Amino acid sequence: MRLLVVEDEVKLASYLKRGLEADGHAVDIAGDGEEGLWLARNQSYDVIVLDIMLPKRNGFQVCADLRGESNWTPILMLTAKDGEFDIEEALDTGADDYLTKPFSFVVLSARIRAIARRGAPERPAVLEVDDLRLDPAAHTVERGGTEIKVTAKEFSLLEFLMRHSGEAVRKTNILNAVWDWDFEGDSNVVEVYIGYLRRKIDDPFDRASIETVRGVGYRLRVGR
Amino acid sequence: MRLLVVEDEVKLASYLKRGLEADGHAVDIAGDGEEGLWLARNQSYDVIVLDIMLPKRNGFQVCADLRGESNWTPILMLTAKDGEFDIEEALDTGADDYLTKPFSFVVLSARIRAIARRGAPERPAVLEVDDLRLDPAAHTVERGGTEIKVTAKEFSLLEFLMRHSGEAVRKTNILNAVWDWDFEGDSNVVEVYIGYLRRKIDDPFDRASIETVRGVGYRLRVGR
DNA sequence: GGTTCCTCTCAGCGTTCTCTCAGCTACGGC
DNA sequence: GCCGTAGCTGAGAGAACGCTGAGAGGAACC
Repeated sequence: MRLLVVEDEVKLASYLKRGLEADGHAVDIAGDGEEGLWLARNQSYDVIVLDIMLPKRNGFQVCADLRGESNWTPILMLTAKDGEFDIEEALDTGADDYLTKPFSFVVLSARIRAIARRGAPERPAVLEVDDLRLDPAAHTVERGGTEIKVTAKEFSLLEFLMRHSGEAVRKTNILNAVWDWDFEGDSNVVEVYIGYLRRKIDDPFDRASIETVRGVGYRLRVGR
Repeated sequence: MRLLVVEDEVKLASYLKRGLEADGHAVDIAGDGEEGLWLARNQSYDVIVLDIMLPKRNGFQVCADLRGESNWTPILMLTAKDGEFDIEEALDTGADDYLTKPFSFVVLSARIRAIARRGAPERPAVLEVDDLRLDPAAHTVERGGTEIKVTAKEFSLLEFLMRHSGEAVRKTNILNAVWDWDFEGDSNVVEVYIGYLRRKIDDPFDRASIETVRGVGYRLRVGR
């Protein structure tokens, strides 16, 4: 998909660009509201990710302008945690969804997919690896038909592994994708959560399971 | 690809230039941050390899400057092991990936290929020599369909041999490519690891195997 | 306000890997 | 056939790596 990210914080902009491109999207970045508005008017995007706090012209104004010009490109707004702005206001000015900073990449990616799908009402593809099924819409995981209860973090982690099944993924990549973008811890937390997931999804048969790739990270092995 | 390497340590810079050119890339070297910034602004590169500790302008500043100017050329940062600097900081300022010194050439080369591929998310090509298969993405090795478990070092060594299959490669070249660039041991490690690999991948049939070229090094012979 | 659940940190432990060393083997020149 | 050197290998030390249990702090829910 073609995405426009309007974000003035260079660190975050670059993080988003990197991740979204790795997901296979074409990403343009605008550093302020006017540049964002100009690009949105002159290019065609599938989704616009729009920060609220922006130089020159804030997110609400950009959003309102576009909707006033009958530009209905889906817009995902980014709001700060200690929301000086009302979240409802984002939706009222015509945004399709919002996300509170800080957020993790897996969550952002899911939201973008979700609002891009609006109007085309199929549910998001269920991820299947072997007899493991993860339904992003229902937020459920099952193995061989029986549901497995997982927490939010475990769910994101498993979703990431399933989207990269068969590949060895580095722990730092997992950290960058699943944890908040400004997460400041060491990667031991990944090991801990891999441990939790294993206890929940591993089974004694030769099915898909999480393998350790020493010195690299982990791989969701496809069983047979 | 066109690569820019910003590195003030002359030994390392020349090592990188030599190796990357042997890989078929065009390499420019900058000795300090300002020169690096100037080249990055005035030339077009596929990837920038950027040391953090630099005279005049450090890697973080160079990276932040470029991102601030909407220059999104993929950047691979080099950080020192005893990280005075936070590694996450490298990614936060807009770097696409980082590598901790000392590193081996095979790893650097793989990372450069990986970040240059962003946006085109296909997996890197599987290497095949005879019935030996090495999958860089999955980090797996198999011979005739059955998986062979190898350690990280063995994997790097085999990858190097397979990328040069049929050629006689010198032990010192192997040492330079697979071991850390400032490795200070004798080349007996290479012999030891060749031994480990042979025990794992050799088979009794007339298939690809590692031959000793006396006085030179080794050759991965292509069987029939 | 209390309880439960979730997330994350930390430290200790066991495993696995890497590398060195020393003695052995075998190749190739004479 | 002998000898010197290059290469091979088994043993073992030390380090790196990954896993886990315990528990603190917070958020969510009643």
